[in-house]
Amino acid sequence: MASTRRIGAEGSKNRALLLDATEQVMLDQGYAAATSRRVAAQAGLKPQLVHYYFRTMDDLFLAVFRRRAEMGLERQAEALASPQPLRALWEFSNDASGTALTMEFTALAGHRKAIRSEIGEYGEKFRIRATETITRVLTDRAIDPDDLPPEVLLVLMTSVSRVLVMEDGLGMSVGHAQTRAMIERWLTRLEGPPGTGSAALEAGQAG
Amino acid sequence: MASTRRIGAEGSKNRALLLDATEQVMLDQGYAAATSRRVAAQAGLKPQLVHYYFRTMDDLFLAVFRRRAEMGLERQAEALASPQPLRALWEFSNDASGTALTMEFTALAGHRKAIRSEIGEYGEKFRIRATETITRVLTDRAIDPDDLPPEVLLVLMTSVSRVLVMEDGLGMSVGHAQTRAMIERWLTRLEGPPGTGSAALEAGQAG
DNA sequence: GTCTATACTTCGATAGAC
DNA sequence: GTCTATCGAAGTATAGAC
Repeated sequence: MASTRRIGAEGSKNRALLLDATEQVMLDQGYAAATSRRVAAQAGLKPQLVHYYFRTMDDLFLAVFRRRAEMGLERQAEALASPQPLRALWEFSNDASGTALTMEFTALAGHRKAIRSEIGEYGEKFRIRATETITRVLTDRAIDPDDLPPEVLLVLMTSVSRVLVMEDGLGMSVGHAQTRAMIERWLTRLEGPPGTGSAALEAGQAG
Repeated sequence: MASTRRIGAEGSKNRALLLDATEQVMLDQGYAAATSRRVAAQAGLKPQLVHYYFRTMDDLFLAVFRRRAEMGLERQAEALASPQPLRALWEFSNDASGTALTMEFTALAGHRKAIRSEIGEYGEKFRIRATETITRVLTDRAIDPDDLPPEVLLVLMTSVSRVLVMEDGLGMSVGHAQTRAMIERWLTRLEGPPGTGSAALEAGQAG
């Protein structure tokens, strides 16, 4: 049976401050630096408040992750509903801070079992939701799903964006610009040039 | 001026034990769990010995990384010299524990500046060394470097292998088998079926 | 509902014994 | 050349005051 200690209200302002502060510390110094003391300092609060709003540090990390996951699914839905879903998805997954946070959580999951399953489930949900739309795009373009299955396209896009963000953080750059240019060419082939709807694509290369 | 405290000999047996133990803890529980006490416990030694052989924890992590980096460059050289360098490179980068360690170090770099630059330099060196060989493979296959620059192929391969290993660890699987199959097809197109030299490729589709 | 005083654990690191 | 005794700082978490 868990402790019966009281927990701060969900709507509290300081609780939100702590969530923001945790994200910031994770981005600036990595998840391992997100200790109760440092998070509190970043939020301008006393360390003990962390344990008032979140019983354990795992609870805090989970709350941060869930807030981000919710936002992520919303932004994904917008991207999938846009005129150029692939391009929108690519731009979304290239959001540096979002991707960096995802990577921190992935690393964190390595030794926090409570968090691992939650991240895995979110990742699968995210990919499954996108598959339907990608399938439609490829079908419209008359791409044989045996040549390029939609799931593969998704794995490729997220893989490349993550590694580029990761390597940028390490000061690496060999092949980055060329890879981005190549993806840009693929996107244009599949959805037309940036900023156009699919109609432009039809007109541009009918027949 | 740094401390003048004495440091254990490089060839010492316990020093090597500590390096092994650190890798093991990083793989099992993540880099944040690699504390002096836990590393020592894994090695069956007293915690203070960590600080005898390595002045700071950063020194320890750097020593672990350098040992791995050296091994990595050697294995890369073998792969590049093999009859199917692309395939050998792909298999090498799919070594789960090696990739997992690389990811731990990447995460570690997020808040250890001394380590970040070293990892970045190694990554660039690794990629630059591979570029020459990949260029040759693509040229032999008459692939226009504008269609597929060698650096892009390298970024794609390392990106996918890393993310697949990462996601496997999270229990994710959507699109994995299909992606591996697709890479397998590309490798076969570029270097022939597994286990054959380039001669077989020439014979198989001459003209 | 909000926050503080405080207990207990673990950490990195050093000085000095063998 | 090798290892131990020990310290001060930092970590998580709880009980209880406002």
